[in-house]
Amino acid sequence: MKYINVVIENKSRHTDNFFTYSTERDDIFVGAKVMVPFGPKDRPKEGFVFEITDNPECPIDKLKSILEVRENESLTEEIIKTVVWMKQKYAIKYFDGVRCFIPGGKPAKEGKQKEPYGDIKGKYTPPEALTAEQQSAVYEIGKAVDRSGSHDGSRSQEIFLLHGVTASGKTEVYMEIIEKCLKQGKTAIMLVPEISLTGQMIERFAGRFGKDKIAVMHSRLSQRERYDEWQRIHSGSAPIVIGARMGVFAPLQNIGVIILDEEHEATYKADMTPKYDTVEVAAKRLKYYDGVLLLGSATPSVTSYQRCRDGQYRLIELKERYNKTPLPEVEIADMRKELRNGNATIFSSRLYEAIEATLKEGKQVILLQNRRGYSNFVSCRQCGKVMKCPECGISLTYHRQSQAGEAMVCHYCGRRFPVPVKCPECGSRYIKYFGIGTQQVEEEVKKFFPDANTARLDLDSVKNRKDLDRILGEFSDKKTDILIGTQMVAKGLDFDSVGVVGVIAADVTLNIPDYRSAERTFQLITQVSGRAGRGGEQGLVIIQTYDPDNYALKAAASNDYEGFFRQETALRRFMDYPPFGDIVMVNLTSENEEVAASCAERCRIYMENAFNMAVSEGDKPAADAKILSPKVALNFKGKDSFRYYVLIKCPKGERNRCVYYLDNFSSVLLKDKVDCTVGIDVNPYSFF
DNA sequence: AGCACGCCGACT
DNA sequence: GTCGGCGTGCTC
Repeated sequence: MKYINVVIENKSRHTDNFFTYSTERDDIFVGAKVMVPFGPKDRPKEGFVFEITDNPECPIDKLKSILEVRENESLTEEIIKTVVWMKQKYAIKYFDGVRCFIPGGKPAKEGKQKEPYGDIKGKYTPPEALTAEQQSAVYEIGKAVDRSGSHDGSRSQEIFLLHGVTASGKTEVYMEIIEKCLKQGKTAIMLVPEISLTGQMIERFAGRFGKDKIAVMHSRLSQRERYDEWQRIHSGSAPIVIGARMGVFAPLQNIGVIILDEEHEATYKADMTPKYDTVEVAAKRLKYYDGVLLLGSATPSVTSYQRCRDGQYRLIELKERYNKTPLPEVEIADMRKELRNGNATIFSSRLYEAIEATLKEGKQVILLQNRRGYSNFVSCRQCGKVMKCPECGISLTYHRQSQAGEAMVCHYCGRRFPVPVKCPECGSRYIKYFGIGTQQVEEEVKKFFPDANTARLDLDSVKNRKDLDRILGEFSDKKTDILIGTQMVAKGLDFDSVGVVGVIAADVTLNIPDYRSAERTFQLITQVSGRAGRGGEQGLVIIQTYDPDNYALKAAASNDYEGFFRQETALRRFMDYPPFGDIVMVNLTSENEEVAASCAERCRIYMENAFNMAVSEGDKPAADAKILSPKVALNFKGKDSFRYYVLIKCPKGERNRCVYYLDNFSSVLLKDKVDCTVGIDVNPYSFF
């Protein structure tokens, strides 16, 4: 007789624990999917085996026997270990973790399976000749792949950051590494930041490895496709998985490498529960197989680059462009000067001239106007001074409809400030809130360049995939002269006839109330610059700003990642922002506003005590955690419910402890039958 | 979360 | 008498 600890499919925290069953069967293993009788009516429920023991903790007479084992939907020991880790890392329920790894769809009843991307032909394309840089990258990473799978746990984990300028041929390196894995009988996961990018990656990989070796995983597959792909991976017939972030949960075994392309992209962090970080999950999974984690980017995240400095990651650089096209020339246009010279339009004279000349040459123009109406900040048009929170270091957000008239509010700590009438820096009275949108830019463009064909590319004009393809297609076919858009224009396809790229107001992204705003601006400008001047000719990029001395803009203009990194880390270190500390956001949601508010206050007190207690018990945290007072989440979209949040500025290395305390707090509310749910998000992307 | 048990009030 | 309200407590 064996006793097994099973996690049962459930939605509530009340039933989120092990239930012990007995069985005589010997085909039981950790990860097995089982059907078990549950509850007073012994309804069959699905569950997964987490542990097998000889002596159960629960009295034997209470134990029931399992009904059946479902081999073809079973998980592995590695996956179970990862789920247990996820539960404590993200304070989620066991089954929330399990749900990430199971097919989710329904099995096909009959008929042959439909392949997503069935139209892709698997015509073999041999590997391209590698440059010396690519070869040495493949050699270094390849050595780690050779050593992987030894499973002796004697080595520390191999994580590489491949820092390669745009068009340096990172994908070729990825394919070489994957080929090496396949030859050694290992499997591989290739992740891209957006679903729309999986298509071109599959096309390339299908040409190299054959499409029957490749499976796809992303959230836009149908139920049926999802199930079929899951089975192809699970059965071992597809050793390569290409996908968006959920691909990290592919039911592969013996994983040799997990690759995250464009690792700096925010989309790798899940915004819905479970709020996992793809890099963390990948690293955890690979530990079991002793596999290699490969992060690639032209503009690595500050966090990843710092980890290279700390010796946690190994840095590999690709400095030359594959096609040897020179990087574009980047100029910064000082909009304060324009104003002083009497130019109050949205175009600096330099950008106006450049657009005019480019159109005359029959070339195209891309204008970037970063997200509109997201938040308005207050700045001085004379000297460029932006009003920031002295405590949190982020830009203050202008609120017009606040109770006390207009005010500037810090979206981190909630402090309010009156809007100054005079600039505290230069005394100018020309200080006001900032904000223009893409429509306004398009109107201005039409006014100044009435003969040019313009198109807008933003969330308003693009409602579906078709719109996007049409707008990009028309631009590619040169039916459009000027393309105006949000960050969407920074990605997408490569155009070969773009003479100039203009950033209308870099200040907008620079002053999003978020500690990463400078990092994102640097990345965005570097990316959008890559759109200018392909096909051998050098392009021109003009960045308009009221803050021309800003370090992120200057570094982006001179393509100086190191310089940006140095200054950014100095600021982050000073403010204890990531990677030198973590911001933990606790969300308290309830149908009753008072309940949510009181729970938030209760949470603040609980956490203060928990950290203080640790100190008095000699378990001293690295530094003090700062627990900010609770705030209402404005514009909360949940219908009939209210959300309050508590921010905790958590010192480096204290994150897991903090999440642990919060999980305990959540249990306390559960025990007290308080109708309020606790959600935890570490370093969230939005603070609303 | 579900589901059953259980202990009160309004109905045939 | 008994049908049904939902407070309370358990699920291996």
